[in-house]
Amino acid sequence: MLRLHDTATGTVRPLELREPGKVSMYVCGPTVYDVPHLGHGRFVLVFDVLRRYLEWRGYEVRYVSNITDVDDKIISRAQAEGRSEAEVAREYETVWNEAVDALGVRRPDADPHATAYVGRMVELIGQLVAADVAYSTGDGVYLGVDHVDGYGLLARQPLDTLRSGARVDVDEHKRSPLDFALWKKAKAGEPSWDSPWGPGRPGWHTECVAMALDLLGEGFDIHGGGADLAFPHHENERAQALALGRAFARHWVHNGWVVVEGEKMSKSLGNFTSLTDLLARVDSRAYRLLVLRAHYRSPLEVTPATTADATAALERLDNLARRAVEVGLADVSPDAEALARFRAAMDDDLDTPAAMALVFELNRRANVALDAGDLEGAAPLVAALREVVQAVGLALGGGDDDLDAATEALVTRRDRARGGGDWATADAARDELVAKGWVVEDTPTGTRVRRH
RNA sequence: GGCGGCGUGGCCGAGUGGUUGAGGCAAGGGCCUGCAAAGCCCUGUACCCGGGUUCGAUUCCCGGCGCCGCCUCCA
Repeated sequence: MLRLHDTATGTVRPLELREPGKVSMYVCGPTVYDVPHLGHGRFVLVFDVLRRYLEWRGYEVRYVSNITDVDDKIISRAQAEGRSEAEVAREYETVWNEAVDALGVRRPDADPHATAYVGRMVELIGQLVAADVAYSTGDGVYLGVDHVDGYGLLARQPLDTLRSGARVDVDEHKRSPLDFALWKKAKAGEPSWDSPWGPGRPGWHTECVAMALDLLGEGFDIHGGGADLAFPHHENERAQALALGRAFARHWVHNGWVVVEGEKMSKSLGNFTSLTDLLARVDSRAYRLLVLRAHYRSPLEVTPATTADATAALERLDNLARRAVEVGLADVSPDAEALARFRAAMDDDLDTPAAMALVFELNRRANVALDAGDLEGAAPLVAALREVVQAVGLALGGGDDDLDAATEALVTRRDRARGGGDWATADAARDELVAKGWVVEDTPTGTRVRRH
């Protein structure tokens, strides 16, 4: 039985599915107004891992993640840069997809765009107005949270203790500071759509409701996102569905921050690294491994030191994978006990740190077996290791790097010299290879070089 | 002000009412190697502070201190 933390109850509880064997997940995607940073990278990895693990576990998963392509920040960027909102959104959506692809994150089964859902949102807002839980003002349509029983569940705090204006100025148009915009009436020069309340655009909290109910249906299984989305964003989604009498997410899953020197990575603090920059200098698999080594709800330090650490750890795994190929390790069924331990760890609220500890234990044991020439002993361990890392989306190296002619020549020179016991020439060739950035290893079949 | 979380070896990061603190990185010693690399073995007197509960607390409770996050559109 898979157990997951549920923000709505604040506990780890069994995942109770709407339909046996099938999991429907909705994960809040990006607002495409700027480049993604490491925090975005973490959340896509966390939910990619959850998705892959569920599939490994035999569930049929439907994964939906939206693209918010109309929003205040997109508008202000477009105005500042003198181009259209659509152009800005398109540009950053492309950047987003490239970065996520580079991370080895699978694309969602559906990636609905806000602009394509305006009609459905207008319809939904109309129902809320008709139900008398929403009201129209001079600048928009708002949902009155007083009309929603149990509002504040995901805030995990009594409503009357929420401090209005703690972070954002209170809007004087609203009846209650907690009310939120369903529809924003257009100001001059802003993109807009027609509605019964005049031209405007939808508020952020409505798109996910319309999309999730449309693509996954009522009472879908998992709704996920970064921890800061729990309140108010997810709460406000929930409120809309509730007000319409429609069942919403059964399970709320939120991941922890990427932090830098203990502080949340964010644009406002200016302490962020873009995903693209990270991937230019760090193996994307190392970032995945770094994310996997911490529990998904814990804060995670991402610094040059921790990414280098993960890179070195990953190299250990790649080395074994390469070694297994070299010795022609048989493709056998994976060690059953190892798989059982993996499953037990992951079933316990996605305990990827324990799973990674297991991976490194298998790595060591397989190396020990190979050192002893015990191929039969190593094979099931390597098979289990491969299956486990694959289940969390980590591909291991194992192939050879392509060598250019000059490198080939140095390798040949070293092998000849070693064959003749000419250590000085052999060492000189090695020094040259190392200087060119190769790791040089002697094997029974001769010199092998590889990149770090 | 309210609510929530955290404080573990040089670093990252798990975990537990009790003889031996996951795992990784880094560091030191060793084996292997022509020398290396890779791999393996060994090496770490940790749990913010003060009370309390307990035979026994890093782990539970209370109180501090420090840090972090959320409190209306931030992953």
